[in-house]
Parts: sequence; C-alpha cells; structure tokens
Amino acid sequence: MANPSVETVPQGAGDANSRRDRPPTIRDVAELAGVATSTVSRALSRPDRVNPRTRVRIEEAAAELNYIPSSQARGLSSGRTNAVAVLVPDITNPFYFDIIRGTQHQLKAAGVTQLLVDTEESSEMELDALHKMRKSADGFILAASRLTDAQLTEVSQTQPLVTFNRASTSAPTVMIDTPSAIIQALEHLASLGHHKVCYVAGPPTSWSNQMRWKVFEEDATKRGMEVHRIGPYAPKTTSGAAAADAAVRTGATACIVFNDLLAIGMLQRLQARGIRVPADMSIIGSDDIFGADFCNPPLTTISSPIEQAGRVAVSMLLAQLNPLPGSTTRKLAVMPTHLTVRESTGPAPA
Amino acid sequence: MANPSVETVPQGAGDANSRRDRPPTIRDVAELAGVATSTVSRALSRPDRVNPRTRVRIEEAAAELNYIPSSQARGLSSGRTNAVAVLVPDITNPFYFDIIRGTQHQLKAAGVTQLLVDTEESSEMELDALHKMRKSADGFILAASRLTDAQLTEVSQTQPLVTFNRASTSAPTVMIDTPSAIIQALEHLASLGHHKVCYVAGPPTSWSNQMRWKVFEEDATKRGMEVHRIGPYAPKTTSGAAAADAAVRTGATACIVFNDLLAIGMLQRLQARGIRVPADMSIIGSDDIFGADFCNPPLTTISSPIEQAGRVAVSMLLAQLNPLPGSTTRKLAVMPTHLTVRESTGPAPA
DNA sequence: CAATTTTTGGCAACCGCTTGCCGCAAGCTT
DNA sequence: AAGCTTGCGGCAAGCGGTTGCCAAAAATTG
Repeated sequence: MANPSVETVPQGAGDANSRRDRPPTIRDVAELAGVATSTVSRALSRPDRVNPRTRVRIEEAAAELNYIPSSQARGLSSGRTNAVAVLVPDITNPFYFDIIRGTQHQLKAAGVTQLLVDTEESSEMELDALHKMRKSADGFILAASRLTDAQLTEVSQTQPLVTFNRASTSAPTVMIDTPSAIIQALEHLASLGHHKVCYVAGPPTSWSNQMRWKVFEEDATKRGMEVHRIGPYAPKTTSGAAAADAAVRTGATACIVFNDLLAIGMLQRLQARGIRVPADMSIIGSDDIFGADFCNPPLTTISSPIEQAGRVAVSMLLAQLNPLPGSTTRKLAVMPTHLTVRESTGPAPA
Repeated sequence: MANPSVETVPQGAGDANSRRDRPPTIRDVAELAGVATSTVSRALSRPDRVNPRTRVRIEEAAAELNYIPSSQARGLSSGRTNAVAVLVPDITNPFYFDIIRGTQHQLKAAGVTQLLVDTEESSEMELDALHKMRKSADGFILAASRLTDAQLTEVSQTQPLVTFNRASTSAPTVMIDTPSAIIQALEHLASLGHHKVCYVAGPPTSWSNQMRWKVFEEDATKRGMEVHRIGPYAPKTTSGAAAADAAVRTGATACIVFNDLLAIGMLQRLQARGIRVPADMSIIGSDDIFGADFCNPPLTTISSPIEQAGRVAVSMLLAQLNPLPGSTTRKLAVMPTHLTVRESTGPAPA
C-alpha cells in the first residue's frame, strides 16, 4: 500500500468498530475499507466489476470483521433466496434419505441451502408447500411427486423445478431406469426357473409404481409367465405381513416388490410363517436401501444410484436457475440400474 | 365503516391489482383492505392489536389475493428468521435420521423451517456452520456436538441452542439416559452368565462414547467382570469387521457396542467368520436404529426414543426463543432408555 | 494534447415487512 | 363537561443488501 490516503479513511468511531456487539453489516465493511456499500456489494458478488486493488482491500476488511452477508437481506433485494426446497413424500422412508443425502451434498457444494419438506404422500400438501414456499425457495426438487400431470405442468410454469422418479413433459426429470430394471429382474427369475410371478404393488398414485407394473406385466407375459398382482400396499415394512400372506395365496413362486421396505417386511412375515426364502419363494426388492444387505436373508434387489440421482437433480435445477449461455439445459436424466443378487432369490421350487 | 374517507384511498391502478403478475405484497393487501401496511402487518402477526372488524377485512383481502408474507422481508426487519438449524455429525447415519425426523416434525408443527446441516463429524465444520448461519437461523440444535466445552460455552452465549446427547452446563440439553442403559445391558449380560465383557468404542470426540465407556467400566468392574475395551472405530457398518476381529481376540464373550451401525457390521463379520451369535458371542448395540430389528440375528440393543428426543429438543429451543412469562425454561431433559432384547444375546458359552 | 472510450465507484432508490411513536376518537371518571 | 385513559390505525424510519444510473478517473486513440 504505497498510497497513504488509502489508510486515512475517515474513522469516526475510532476503534469502536473492532468490537461491536452486533454482527458486522456491509456498511461496517464499507467504512473500514473506505468505500461505499455498493462497492462492497459488488466486490463480493461480481468481483470483476471492481478494481482488483479495491477488491483486495474490501476482502481484507470483510475478513477482519468476519463479515458474512445476510442471506435474508440479499434475498430481499435480489429476489433470490439461495435455497431450494426438496419435497419428499415420506421423510421416514430410507429411500428418500438417500436422495436427500444426495441433494444435500450437491446443494451444499453449491452453497445453497436445502429446505426439506415432508409432504406425507399427499398431493395437497405438496401443492401447498409449493405455493407457500414459492418466495422462500428459488427452486424445487420433487421426489416421487404425487401431483397430477396437469398440476405438475401448471406448477412448473410458475417455478423452476425438477422432478425425480416422476415423468413429466413439462419439467426436467431424473428417473431411475425402471423398465430395464424390471426386465433384468424377470430375466433373473426366469433363469432360475420361475413361471409364476407376482408384482407386489405400492401406492397407486406413485408414478413409478404404475410404471413398474406396466413393464412387469408386459415382459412377464411375453415370457409366457403366469402373472399376478397384489396390492396396493403402503411402502412400509409393516405392510409386509399382509403382502406376504397375499403373495403366498396367489401361488406365485417369486415376487417383485414395489420397494425394499415392503420386501423386507415380507421377508419377516414369511420367516415367521415358516415359509423359506428363497427355497419356497423368491423375493426381489427395489432401491437397495440401507438394510437390504443385512436383512435376513439379504435381499436381492434392484440397485440404483439414488444418492447420485439426487445430485443430478440438483445439478439440473441449478443449471436451470443460472442458465449458462452456451449449454442447453438437460431435460431428462436416466439413472442406470442393475440387479444386485443376494440371497432372497433362488431356483423355483420343484 | 361509516367513514367514507377510509374507502377513498387513492386507487391509481384501478383493477390492475386483481391480476398482477408478481406475487402480492403486503401493500396490495393494504390497498385492497383500505388500510395502511402497518395495520396489515399487525393484523397478521398480533391479531389482538387491531380491531376485530378491520382484522376480518384484512384477512379477507389477504385470502382473496392469496397473500403469503415474505419470510425474507419479515426476517430482515424483525430480526427473526423463523428457521432453526439442526446440525448433525453425519447425515448418513440412520441414528440421526431419527432425530431429524423428530425435529422436522416438531418444527413443522410450529411453522418453523428446518435447516439441515451435516458437519461431517468435524468440530471445525460445526463451528463454521454455527458462525455462518447465525444470521439465517434463530437457533440451533446440536446433535452429538463435537465441540469442546469451552467452544460450546462460548457459542451458547451468542446464540440460542440446545444440545442433544452432549452434556453442557451452558446450554439446555436433551440426553439419552446412557448410564442407566449401560447398566441394564450389563445386568442382562450378567444374568446370562457373561464374565468377560468388551466395550467397542466409537469416535473419541463423542461425548456419549466417553460416557458409555465410563459407566461401562465402573459398573462392570463393580460386578467383578473382566473388562476389555477396543476401538475407537468409526460408527459405520464398514468398521464392524475390524471391530469384530479385535473383539474376538480379547476373549470376551459379550460386547456392548457404541452403536447399532457398528454392531451390525460386527454381526456380518462374525457370521462371515463362522462365529455364531449369540452362541459364541453376544452383541448389544445402541440406539435401536432402523434395521436393528431385521438384521441377522436381530440385534439386542439399547432403545431410546430418539425421534421423541428430537421433538423435545425443538420444544426446548422454541421455549428459549419465545420465553413464556410464567414458565421457566427447562435446562435438561433426560430420555429414558430400555434394553430391547432380541436374538444377538444369549447365555455365555460354557 | 485533446477527444473519446472504458473503468471504477458512489448515489440513492428500492426489496417487503416490522415497529416505535404519535395522534385521533371513543369510553371513563369525577 | 372537562380531563384522562385506552384502543386503534397511520407515519415513517429502518432492517441489510442490490442495482440502475451517473460522473469522475483512467486508459486509449488520433
């Protein structure tokens, strides 16, 4: 600093600023750096808009004061909240934990706050959250949305969002490659000699449930299998008992189950009833959630990179929020799936 | 309203307000109701501060416009954000999922937003989050804080917080009754004839880990048991293998493990090595997380109402934020624990 | 060296809401 | 009836930033 005038900023408050009780504001920084607040603001958000020298000075001042801009105030004037809301149908479900983990991770990396919302499997709550939070979030990630196509379309026109595991023509989507997964699972079952298969259905409003059933039916029929369907069941372990009993009653030798939670519940019930898995019945779950590897028997399941899906969803949303000139925003990401064969599947009983 | 002058507010925009593109602000509501914005503000936040008649009028106007106050703006002027941050060491750990679920639930009921932060088991990140978010959250819930006593004390002077599973003299705390739990577990083991017991330790910085060990050592010694200790291990299933091997090597016939994650990992390893649980070795976990009931064998574990603990933590924090005149704020809540005996514990080998 | 362009930083008007203070009108006292 | 509370609503000053606009300073040009 060769220029002494720089040091001679008007210091009305003497050293009072070194230890004020309130958190420092942009004004404190401005004063300390001897510039206007607008300059501080610019130095911090659009660094190339100010002279490198002043920028450094401001940065130093900010660092010295331990200044952190108020996201509130920033949001007020800029209209951006720097937060995105993640809506999940059921925060209790480990499947969503995985996705939350993914979004959380990626959001954090981007310096964006995650607002977590449990919509309790209800489209009303979902819509309500979407509405109430339109001001407090820059965008939304809808995991397994329960909204109708029309609702989804309407909402997506008002606010930036990306859906996860819910096809949509109106909004960017990241999906799990369910069709492929179901086909892999049926192939596995077929190779083990199963002829009578049963789909254990989840929530009727779940798009992925519908999708799974559709592909299941098509492909199993094509293979000449006897196809059954039971359900719907709530995607919880506690629903597993009913599902297991119903499954046994169909006479099927193998089940593909809507998700792991339900599958694990079935496992427990089957064991309690003395029905051996996989000797008497094979079970295939879906999602490969926490626990699928250590339940008894370990569950054969459709694995998908859920956490990664969460990250991708965030990336897509962020890309939508800050459109980069060159790149066009991706409208669809399909996450690959594979069958993780563990011990809940085996040869069809003779 | 007999006074016509009230109705005769300047209406520059005619009926343009019925369908503006931007979300309605408090001004729109004020205009529609024919009052000042301050009155709207009060009608909405301190209803008894305005005349019931005007309040109704304002409420109607607000409803008609579908008005939702901007939490940003509200926060800016009132200094409150209506959000609380929940810091957990590892969002990946099902244990914290339970507590998150509890806090989320209770916070939602209070109309407060939950800000979830993963501190990655690092006290620096924890401190950093505490600092960075001091403006964006009204209070903090520190789950299993990694902070030192001094840090905790200092922080708790600046911002409202409650700690969970981390004793603190400076901040309100909700704790799991670990001592009792460990004693119950040892009692259980003793009654099964075990004499050589081993504590499998978790993160050294974890207060509850230290606590558990302390009580374990005291009580086991008092019972004349041979006590071992191994660890520390990261509280993840993947650390279970090393822990299991080390445990076997101690010659102990029963282990009390820092948490279920680690215990389940040990179960897997022991099974892989052909060591039967509980015939050859008994295992007791802690927390009763998701999965503890369906792992193989189902895990005997220390159950505690974690989700409820989350709710209590929120209540205590909220009480601290809006002190009710009459009531004194509770400084400590201890959640009861009990031993859930499943199949991973059995008689000591002969 | 004057004229012109580009940088750089300041001014000030918000963003949407809260709140201290004030004044008016109505209700009570005596 | 005059004097005092009390209840209700408006005014206006912020809260802590951002940003369009403008002018001074610096760099470029002929």
